[in-house]
Amino acid sequence: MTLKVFNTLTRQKEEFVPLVPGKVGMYVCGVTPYNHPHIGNARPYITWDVIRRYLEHVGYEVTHVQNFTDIDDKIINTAKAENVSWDVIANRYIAAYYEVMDQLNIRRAHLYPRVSTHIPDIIAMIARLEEKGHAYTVDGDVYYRVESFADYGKLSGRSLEDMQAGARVDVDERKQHPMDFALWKSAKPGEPAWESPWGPGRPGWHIECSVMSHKYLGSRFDFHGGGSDLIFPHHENEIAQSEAFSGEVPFVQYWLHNGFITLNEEKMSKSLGNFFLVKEILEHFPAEVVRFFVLSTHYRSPLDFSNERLAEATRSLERLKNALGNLRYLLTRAVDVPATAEAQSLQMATDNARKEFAAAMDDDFNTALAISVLFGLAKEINIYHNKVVTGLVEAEAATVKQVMAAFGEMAEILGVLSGGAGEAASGDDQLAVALMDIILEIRQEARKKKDWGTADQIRDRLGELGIVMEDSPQGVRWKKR
RNA sequence: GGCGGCAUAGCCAAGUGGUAAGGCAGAGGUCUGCAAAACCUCUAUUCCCCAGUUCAAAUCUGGGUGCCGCCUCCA
Repeated sequence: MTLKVFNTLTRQKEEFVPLVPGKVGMYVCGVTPYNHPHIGNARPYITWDVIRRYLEHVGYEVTHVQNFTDIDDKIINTAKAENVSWDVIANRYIAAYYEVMDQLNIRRAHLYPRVSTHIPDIIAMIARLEEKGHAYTVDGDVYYRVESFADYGKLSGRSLEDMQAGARVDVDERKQHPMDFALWKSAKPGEPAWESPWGPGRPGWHIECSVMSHKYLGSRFDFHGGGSDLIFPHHENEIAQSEAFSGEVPFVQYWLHNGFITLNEEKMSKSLGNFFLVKEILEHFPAEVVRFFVLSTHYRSPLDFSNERLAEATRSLERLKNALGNLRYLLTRAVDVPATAEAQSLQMATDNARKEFAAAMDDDFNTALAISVLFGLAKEINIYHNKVVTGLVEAEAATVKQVMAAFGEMAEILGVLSGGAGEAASGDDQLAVALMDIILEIRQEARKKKDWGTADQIRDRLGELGIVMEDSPQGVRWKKR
C-alpha cells in the first residue's frame, strides 16, 4: 500500500515519497490571533492532526511546524480599540487557540514560531532577496518584484496577465507591478515597529512563513497545508520568496489545501460575520462530535455547518460508542477458550477492517471512507456480542483483545472515541461504579417484584442525569451519554 | 472578466471505466414488563440535463444549467 496525496500544485494525486526516508516535515499555516477561533479555523487543524497521526502510525517521524501571525493589522486595530498593547491581544488569543484546539484533541505541533520572535531572520531573508534583485525599496517599504520570478502563478494556475486584467483593488502607484507585494512595511505613528536597514517597520504577511519554514524545516520539505483561500496570494507568494531565496526547487513537495466550512452554503469567515466560535459550539456539543463531524467529509470538500448536522453526527457517533461499549463488556467476560467459528469470523472481519481503513487513509486521507470501515466493524462486534449475551458462545479472550486493539488503533488515528483500548477506572469513576451497583441492585429487586413504577422511576431519574440503562436477559448495563 | 471546484436517495456522504459503500431519518420484524441498545428485512433500475466515445460510464469527452470558492484580509 502506498500513500497518495492530492497536490494542489499538480492538481492530481501523487504517490508520497518523503525527501528523507522515514521522516516528514510539515508546515501548516496558523492563525492570526485577534479573535477566538471559529469552526472554520478549526477544520485545517483537525485535518492536519489526523494526517500527522496517520503518518506517525505508519512509522514516519513527523516534524510539525505551525506559525502564529502575531503582528498584523487586525491585531493592531483590536489592540487600539481596547487600548492595550498588541502583544496583550496576541497572547490572549493564542491562549484561546490552545484551549479549544486541546479540547478538540488536536495534538500540539512541535513548534509554534511567532513572527515577533523572528524579526532578525525575517530581515535577513528580505535583505538577501533584495541583494538577488527580487526586492526593491520605496520610502521605507520593501516590495517583492513578482516579474523577477518566472514561475509566479504556478500554484494558483494564473498568469500575471490574467491577474492584471482582474485587479479590483486600487494599485499603489509606487509599485513596479500591481501584483508586487510587501515584504516590509514602514511604521506609521503609534504602530509597533522594529529597526531594520530600511527604517523602522514590521514584516509583511507572507514573508514570515517562508522564513520560519526555512528555519525549522529547511529549504525543501514535504508538506505545506492550509485552507484553500491561502493558495492565492499567500502560498503563491511564499513560493516566490522561498524559491528565489534558496534557489532550491521545489520548496514544498506536496501542497495540501482543505475546503471551507460553510454556513448556509456560504463561506464562513470573520469578515463576513457568519461564523460560529468553537468555544460556543463546545458549549452545546462534545468536542468529539465536532471532530467526528469534520472528519465525516473528505477534507477537500466543502462542509456545511449546522446544528442539525452536528445532532446527526452525535447520533451517528453514538452507534460506534455503543459498539465500543459492547466490546468493553466482552472484555470483562472474555475467557481463554479455543477460538470458535464465530470468533474466527470476527477476527477475519477485523483484519479486513484494518486493511480497508489503511487503504482509505492511503487514498489522500479519505477519513469519510475510513469511518465507514469503523461502522462495518461495529456491526461485526455487535453480532458477536449478541451471540455472547444470548449464551450461544463464550467470549474468546484472544479475539476480543485483538478486536479491541484494532478498533482502538483506528479510533486513535481519527482522534475520536478516546480510551479505545480498555482503560482503568479513575478514583471518581470507581465511586460512581460502586454507587451505580447499589442503585441497580435496588432497581433489580423492584423489577423482580414487578414493581415497574419504582424501576421506571429510577431509570427516568438517572436518564435526566444522562445515564442510560439497558436491561437484558443477562442483567442491566448502564452508560453515560 | 480570468482561474478553480462541486452537482449521487428525505438528509449527510464514499465511489475516476465493470454494473450504486456507509451513516442519519423512515417502515416492518426478532428480543423485551415497558424502554433502550442490537440484529434481520425494506427504502436511488439510478448518480443535474443533452449529445458522444466504449462491449461496458455516476465515473471519460463536448455542450448546457445550477451552486460555491479564489482573483482583497481570511483556515
